[in-house]
Amino acid sequence: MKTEDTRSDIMQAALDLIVEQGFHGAPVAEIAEKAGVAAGTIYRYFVSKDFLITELHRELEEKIVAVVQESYPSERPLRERFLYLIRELLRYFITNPLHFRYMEQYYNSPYGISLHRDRLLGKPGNQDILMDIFEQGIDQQVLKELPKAILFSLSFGSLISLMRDHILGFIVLDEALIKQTTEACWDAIKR
Amino acid sequence: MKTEDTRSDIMQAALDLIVEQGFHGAPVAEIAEKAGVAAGTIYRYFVSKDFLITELHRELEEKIVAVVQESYPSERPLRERFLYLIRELLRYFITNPLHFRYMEQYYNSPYGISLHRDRLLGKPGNQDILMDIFEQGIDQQVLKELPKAILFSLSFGSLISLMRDHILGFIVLDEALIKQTTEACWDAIKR
Amino acid sequence: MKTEDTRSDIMQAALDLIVEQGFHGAPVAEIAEKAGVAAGTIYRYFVSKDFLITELHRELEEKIVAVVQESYPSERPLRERFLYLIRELLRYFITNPLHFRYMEQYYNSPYGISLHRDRLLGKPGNQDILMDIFEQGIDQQVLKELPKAILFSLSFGSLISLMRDHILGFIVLDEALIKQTTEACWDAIKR
Amino acid sequence: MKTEDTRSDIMQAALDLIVEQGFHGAPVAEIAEKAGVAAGTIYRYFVSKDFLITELHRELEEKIVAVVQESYPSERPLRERFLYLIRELLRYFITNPLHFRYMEQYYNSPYGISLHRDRLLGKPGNQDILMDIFEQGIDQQVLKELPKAILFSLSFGSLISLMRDHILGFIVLDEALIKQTTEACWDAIKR
DNA sequence: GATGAATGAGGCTTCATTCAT
DNA sequence: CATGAATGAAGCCTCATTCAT
Repeated sequence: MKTEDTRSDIMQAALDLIVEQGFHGAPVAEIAEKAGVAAGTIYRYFVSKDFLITELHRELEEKIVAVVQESYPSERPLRERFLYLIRELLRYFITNPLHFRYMEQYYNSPYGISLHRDRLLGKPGNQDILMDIFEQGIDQQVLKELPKAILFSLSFGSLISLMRDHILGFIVLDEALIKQTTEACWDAIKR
Repeated sequence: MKTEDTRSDIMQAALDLIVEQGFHGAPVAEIAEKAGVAAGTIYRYFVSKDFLITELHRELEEKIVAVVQESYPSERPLRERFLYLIRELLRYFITNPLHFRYMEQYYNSPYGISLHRDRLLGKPGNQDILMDIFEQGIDQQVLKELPKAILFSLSFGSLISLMRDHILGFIVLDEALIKQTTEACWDAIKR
Repeated sequence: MKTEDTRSDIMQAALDLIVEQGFHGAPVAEIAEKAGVAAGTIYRYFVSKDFLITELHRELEEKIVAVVQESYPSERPLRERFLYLIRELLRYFITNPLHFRYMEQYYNSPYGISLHRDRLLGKPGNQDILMDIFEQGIDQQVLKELPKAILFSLSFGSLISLMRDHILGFIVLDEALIKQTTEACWDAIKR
Repeated sequence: MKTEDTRSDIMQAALDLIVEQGFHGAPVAEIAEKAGVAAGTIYRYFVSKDFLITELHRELEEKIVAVVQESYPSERPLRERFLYLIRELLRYFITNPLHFRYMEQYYNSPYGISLHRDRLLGKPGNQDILMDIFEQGIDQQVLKELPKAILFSLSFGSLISLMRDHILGFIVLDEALIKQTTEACWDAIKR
């Protein structure tokens, strides 16, 4: 497990353990052991366990946002852009299920409580992308005339639930299903 | 706070505290204080804190299921039954936000991990009601031809997200919006 | 060691250990062991180790002040009152050497830093008594015309040093010596 | 801060930090940083932190003793010699307040416990000078007929207390006051 | 039945010291 | 010689649980 980058080792170990056992079930000592370092070493990289947890969330989010924004078809029609966003998110999480499960835990914990709305695509960048889509969609009378927050829930709420089920093995999201489900998300918000 | 039913007092205190501060932030001593009993007393009603937490979940679920099943229009058309289910759930949680928040916490914790699928309407009874709707809907070519688990996520995932936003105050679900959103949920799954 | 009063046991154990080994040399675990209780028990009586230390100081000071003020001859001449104060303090500390050593440690530590001047007789009550003596003494041209803080150091600085030497066994302050030394303290400040 | 003499840099950094924050508040890492060296480097000059602390005390004492002994008027009358000693000490500490505060901390700590009597002027050299004064003073019936240790406390105890108050800013010892206070010290011991 | 003082395992964190580079 | 990342013992504190009253 011990690689060259101690900091990454620690974060990976924390990710694994927290996903598996929750924040409580991941004592610093165990994270350290899994990372192949001494407990004290963790404190050379993170001022506290809380900071490690927060940092882990921040970096994951960064990565996700970057992936989703990359090659975002900003010039294409609304529907296409919306489907792109949802599809890429699904793909990202299918590829990185631990990331999904970590984010879920984070938001449903005292840590994430202060984050409220900035969920998932909440980073200003994405938020804007998404809200732009909703705004334009309402303007163009393509989407239902509902508050944007509701449009968000209608589409992304489904996505999150789908991801959870996929990860838990209740369903297997292959490319065909991804296509169908993302379109179903669209159906929920389109006029 | 001290009423005649000590057991209920304890559960209510636990509910309040856990919703407010999470499982970590609800030491047995504090629950006891809030319930107006001594810490030791809790152990006369619940063998352990874990059991109290699990029990609280179980009873809440029971209550929710009972409410939703009551006057369920089993003889009415599919769409109507579906809308009824979602609407009643939304109403229940809007009336009892603590219950919603507790359930959410529970599922996103080591306690709920083993529960996986049986979320929300997961109790056999409801599960069946819901799955019946999906099954018939597919048969009658009213619903999209997708695995039932996916239909579940598409509709109920939205609902959960809506509830969270309502509770956090991002949106206010009045009767008009409830109508529109439940119908949007239907849009997501209908063919 | 275990008596009826757990709180007192803890304070006594802390006093003994801290006097013997300093604040560093008195881990909570050891204090607990010496007091005949579990480590956690200490936290039922004191919110933190720091609080225990501060509280110990506060109570000792209270006791000392009470003893010294009792039967203080407020109607007698200045010199007599001054000698009374110093003599009683010496007697108190000779009888309770641990108290003296604890106070010394306390003042020479981050804990006591904020206390600065309110040393030893610094409690408002005593402070006033002492300062009254100095003030009247200067007025009546009985004492040297120096700032009161200096008169304080000239007399009480000696006293503290004497106490330390007595406790360390370099000298033995019997009644005869107490009389002579308190008078020497007076000589230092009298005109 | 980095000068040519690494060893001195370390001692100076330790002095500053310990005076400011106490022994606890001066981790080796911080001393190293302040000295402009790596933590490990300190161990090339001092076998342990304890040794550094002890050494710092030793060297300060050496310096103080040297200063006080220099131009000591060994041929002048008793009173003059005594006043010289006290005055020079006061001046030294007024000029080097950090040294005073370090010594105070040192003596009131487990480190200094074993040093007992050899306080301040305790180095054999000074000790002798001082004790000579006391001895001769008693012989010549100039000083009170008290144990030498008591004469020491009566005069030097005041001095220490004065220094502390000066450093804490309660009083300002200018030359005039130094003269008066040293004479008051003499009053305390003179017959 | 109820109480709440006591317990002590276990969690987070600090920091003097070592040692490979 | 110097570095500073790594170590891990040891410290403080929390809290679920027990049990004598």
